[in-house]
Amino acid sequence: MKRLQLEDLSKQLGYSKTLISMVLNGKGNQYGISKKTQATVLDAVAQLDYAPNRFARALRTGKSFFVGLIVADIANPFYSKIAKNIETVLLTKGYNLMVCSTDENVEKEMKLVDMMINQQGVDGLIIASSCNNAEFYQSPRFAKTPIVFIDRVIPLHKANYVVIDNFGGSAEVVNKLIDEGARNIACLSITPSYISTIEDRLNGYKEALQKNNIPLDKNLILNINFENIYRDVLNGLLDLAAKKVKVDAIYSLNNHLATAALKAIKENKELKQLFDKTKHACFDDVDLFDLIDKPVLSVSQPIEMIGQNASSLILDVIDGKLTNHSNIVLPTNLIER
Amino acid sequence: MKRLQLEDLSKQLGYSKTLISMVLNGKGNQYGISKKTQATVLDAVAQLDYAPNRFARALRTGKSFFVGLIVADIANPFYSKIAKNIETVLLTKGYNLMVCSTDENVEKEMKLVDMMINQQGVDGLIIASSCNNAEFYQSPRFAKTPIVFIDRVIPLHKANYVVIDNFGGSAEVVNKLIDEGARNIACLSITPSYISTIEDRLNGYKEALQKNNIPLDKNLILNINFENIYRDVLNGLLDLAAKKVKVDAIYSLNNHLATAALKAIKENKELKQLFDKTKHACFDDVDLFDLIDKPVLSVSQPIEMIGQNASSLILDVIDGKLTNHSNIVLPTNLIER
DNA sequence: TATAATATCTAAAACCTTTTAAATTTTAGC
DNA sequence: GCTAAAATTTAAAAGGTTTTAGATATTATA
Repeated sequence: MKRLQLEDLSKQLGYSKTLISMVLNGKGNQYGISKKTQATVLDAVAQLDYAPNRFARALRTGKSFFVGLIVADIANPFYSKIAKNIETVLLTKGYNLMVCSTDENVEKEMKLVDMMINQQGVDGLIIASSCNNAEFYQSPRFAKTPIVFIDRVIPLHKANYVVIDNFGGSAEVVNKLIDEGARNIACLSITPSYISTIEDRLNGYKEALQKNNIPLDKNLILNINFENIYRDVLNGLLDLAAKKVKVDAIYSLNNHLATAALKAIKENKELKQLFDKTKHACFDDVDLFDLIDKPVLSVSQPIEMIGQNASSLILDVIDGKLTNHSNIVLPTNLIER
Repeated sequence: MKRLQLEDLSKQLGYSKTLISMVLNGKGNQYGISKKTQATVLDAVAQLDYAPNRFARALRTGKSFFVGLIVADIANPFYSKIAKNIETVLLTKGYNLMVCSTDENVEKEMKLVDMMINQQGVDGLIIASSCNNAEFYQSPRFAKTPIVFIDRVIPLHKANYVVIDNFGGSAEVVNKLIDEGARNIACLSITPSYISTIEDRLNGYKEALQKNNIPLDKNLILNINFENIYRDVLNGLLDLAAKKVKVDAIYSLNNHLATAALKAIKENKELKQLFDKTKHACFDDVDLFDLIDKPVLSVSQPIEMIGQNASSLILDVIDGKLTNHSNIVLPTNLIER
């Protein structure tokens, strides 16, 4: 059974391919096709389940109706939730989503961007970039394709962003810890730390300390390598214990760090004894915090809104509805337990 | 800066578009292009970063190099992990992944399948179907496009499957509970239960009881609506409590049910008192089980392998390497804590 | 050296739309 | 009833690749 095409419709209906195409694309009035003819065509086509060839159309119009999404890891729930929301918005507008993961590998990111824009012809790209230099994105090769950066900021002024207030949210949660009496707040950070979210959260931490006249103790900041989170967190905490550094709260800059810390403290006897009463705070809120015995103070991110805003924004840019670059900063929400 | 195309290369190199196209597609030898010419072309093109127009190529060849993935919810970590693995395999073969979620809505699923195959022209489709009737997939409209069903079986004999052994894994975990002395095992199931995974797990539960000569007590099977899991689980457990049904283990047929049960028992005083010593088992293993105080007996699914097998399989089918349908059943793994 | 066979290479068609420019039909004006 | 203007409709081009069928150049044969 061969696929139906315009030619077949034309023969069956007795109208030219041109006319049928115009009507199907909703341009009947614009081109002065009589109402009666339009109705005839639409009625007939409705019964034949004709669908235009996407590639022929894309070739002719230069529009693919694809939007690309590039993130560090689509298996990370944070990003997969964003993907879900993007997908939902796109689908209502007839667009489809093409997904790729970079594994935090900058080389791979650049390859993927190049592939999506120059080979696969997406109409727009949404990306949580792991890139620390902006030059790449300023290449004239990418100038024509709309890009929206999400989650992470890169040092590029003229760009569209949808991010959350990492600095503010972080300062807020640390302030809260201090209000509750904590003064020696260990901070679990992550490398590579040039990723803007982590950098901003760390700065928020420092800001809150300063505001409360608490001197910054560098011993309290642990830099965890993202490839060996559990091992590094365990060792880091054991190290603090060995140095007899006083700690009355542990603030993790993301959920992976927090779960690693909780697990380490649960499984290691020495840590369990030492940090049993220690408060926990985490930037990012995950379901499991409701299920464990320790109350975790957390910062919840408006994940859904990132996806919704990013997809609406990219569609607006694609449709040329935006003249200036748009920078959206979403607020976080403190969750007490 | 206009995009480079075959015409430009032809002018610059002094060879025809035909020849260049042949060489770039690795068909130089096949068409008897001299080694020397091939080298010249490849060298020159390497410096010009030419990339063929995907749509022109797809239009001409009928191959899109897209594979579609349809799941209930891409934000569900189970499916997003599968997606990640599929994506990785596809990328090495020059394919891209197009993702859509059905939200367990059969209507939506059918629309998406139709869209992907008839409009968007994917070369193959991987799908975790929520569909309970096979007729739809037997439509001749889909006959040309390779389909691989994952996770869930639909009543369709001639089809490619990559699933896990839900029946066996379920029987195994229930057997283990019984070995440990449990006899009154509550089973948290989910509706719609026509989804094959749930059905098979429930049958595994029944099988294990029968094998151990434990009569099936229908009071112990709670059917939870998937749209209100927490509320239904809470009420279900309270109901058991009210009826004074004896329960010495709670077996959840998926991770959502298990977390809901754990949360309900943690937050509700009556349940907490009653089910404090109750054992927990769950089909599906999630990280949080390592972080809570109760030891959960769980069945881990080889999620990565589902993605890897499904993507390798779909590529084989696309390439015509397979003559028969392939049915892959992956084993589960019991995790004790 | 002329012809046949072989090795290289290329022009043109095909894939299926959308859009431009032009043709045809209808209506209006005298 | 004839011409001009307006209302509909259509033929043909364009988009950029791959592939078929054929052309040209080269080598071998007589």
